[in-house]
Amino acid sequence: MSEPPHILVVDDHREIRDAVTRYLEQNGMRATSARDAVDMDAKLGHGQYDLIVLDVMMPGEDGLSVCRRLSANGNVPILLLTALGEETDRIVGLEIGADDYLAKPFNPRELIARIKAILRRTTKAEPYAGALSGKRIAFAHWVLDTDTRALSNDDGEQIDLTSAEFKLLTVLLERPRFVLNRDQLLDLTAGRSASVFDRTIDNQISRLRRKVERDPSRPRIVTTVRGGGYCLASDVRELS
Amino acid sequence: MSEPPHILVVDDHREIRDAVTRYLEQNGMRATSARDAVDMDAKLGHGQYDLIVLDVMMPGEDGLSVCRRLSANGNVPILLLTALGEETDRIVGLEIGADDYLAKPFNPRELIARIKAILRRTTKAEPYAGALSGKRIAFAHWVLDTDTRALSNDDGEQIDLTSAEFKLLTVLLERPRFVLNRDQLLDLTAGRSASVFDRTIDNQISRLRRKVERDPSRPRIVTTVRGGGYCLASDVRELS
DNA sequence: GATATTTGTCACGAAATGTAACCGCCACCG
DNA sequence: CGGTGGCGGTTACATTTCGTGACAAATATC
Repeated sequence: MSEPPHILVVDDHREIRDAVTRYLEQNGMRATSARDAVDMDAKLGHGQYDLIVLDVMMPGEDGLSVCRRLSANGNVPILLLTALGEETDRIVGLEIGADDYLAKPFNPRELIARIKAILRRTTKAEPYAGALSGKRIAFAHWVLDTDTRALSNDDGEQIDLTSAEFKLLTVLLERPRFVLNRDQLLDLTAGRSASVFDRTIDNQISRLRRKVERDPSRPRIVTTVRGGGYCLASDVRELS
Repeated sequence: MSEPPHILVVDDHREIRDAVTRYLEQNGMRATSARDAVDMDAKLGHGQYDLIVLDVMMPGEDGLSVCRRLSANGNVPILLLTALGEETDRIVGLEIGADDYLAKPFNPRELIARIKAILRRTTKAEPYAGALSGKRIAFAHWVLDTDTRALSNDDGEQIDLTSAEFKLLTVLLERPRFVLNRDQLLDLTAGRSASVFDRTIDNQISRLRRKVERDPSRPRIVTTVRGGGYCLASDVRELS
């Protein structure tokens, strides 16, 4: 849920492709469609997918063959759409490594349920604060508690950071004195890539400075590198 | 679940019976099989079972009939295996009192997942605690007794948790510092899959915080990860 | 200096989250 | 068998957070 899962729908029938992709998107997922195995391979080459919904009966290379091929090397889970609920399909399917089956015609809600079930099995929970998880980090005049996301300073002041601010600060603290450009920062904090006029990071930096800097108009801790990005200009120590 | 759950598999096909029982045993459960309704009744008379996996299509008394009969008096949960992916079978099955259904051909892993989900739902009287069963868990300023579901702190305060609160807390305690999204939490606590606008977990978190946090408006133990889910931000120790 | 480019921040709105309030369900009790 | 009370889901609304565009300020380029 941190990132909406990206599903690749492979089916030669246009109506089915469209219906499925639309339904997936209505349920908070990203969906891309491919009309056959060749198209699928092309799409797989470009992007990262969390799951493939694959029709068994297709012209050209059929679903079972594709499934065998993909499960041999890759690790993208596969949900097979079988036209018939036949035992033979199941046996074959099991051997070639599909993660689940759904017999057509199927209930859209059931499709969603099964996709979510597979994703739950295959996606693990991520540690929250990366390498700094559970530690207390000292920098400049601050101490950051990575558990509570609270900053405290020598005066006993305590300030809460929001999720985005904390993430950004953590990313910077893991790489002190390193210049990170906006693209890298956006990727590391939010996992997305920046469009040309994206002011997101600028804003986050601005908000972070407002909380962290003694004088936000004259930043000493998070400094700007013009044409380059931002940089944590301070020593960093792990406390415990 | 200190004892491995005992499953009764009822199916007239020998291969399926054997495959399923073997698979269940590989996953840490005890499994017994019966070939038909008569055999099943005999087995039920002898032992105690936590769940019945029941095929719909059988010679003699069929699965739906058996299901109706069992759910009328008994309280053993039932997982129906429907031979066809037909909507009618499923609807009827659930109305008759089955706890879940699975269309053949099915994925063995999914069978396990559904069985576990049902067991989670039905064994609520048990001190549900997964890996933490029977232990006392220390975190933040609390100690959780997984037998009595009571929280006590250093001041000698004692607070009772409801079963939903307890499950949620337990699930979080088993994965400290990991971000769990609402889908995962709902699956792990209730065995359900979240619909898009499901606010159940938010509410449970809110209620849990009211009992656990020093200042519920500034949560320090169960923290929110915006766009991600929730996270137990504290060290966790097993006491005994 | 004049101009172009880059950065800082404001303000607004959409989306995510917190929580009070409500209601149905179920176990318990007389 | 009808209360009764607690639990937990759902809904609705308040609040917070964060992305976006606009525009000012700062810096670079000539």
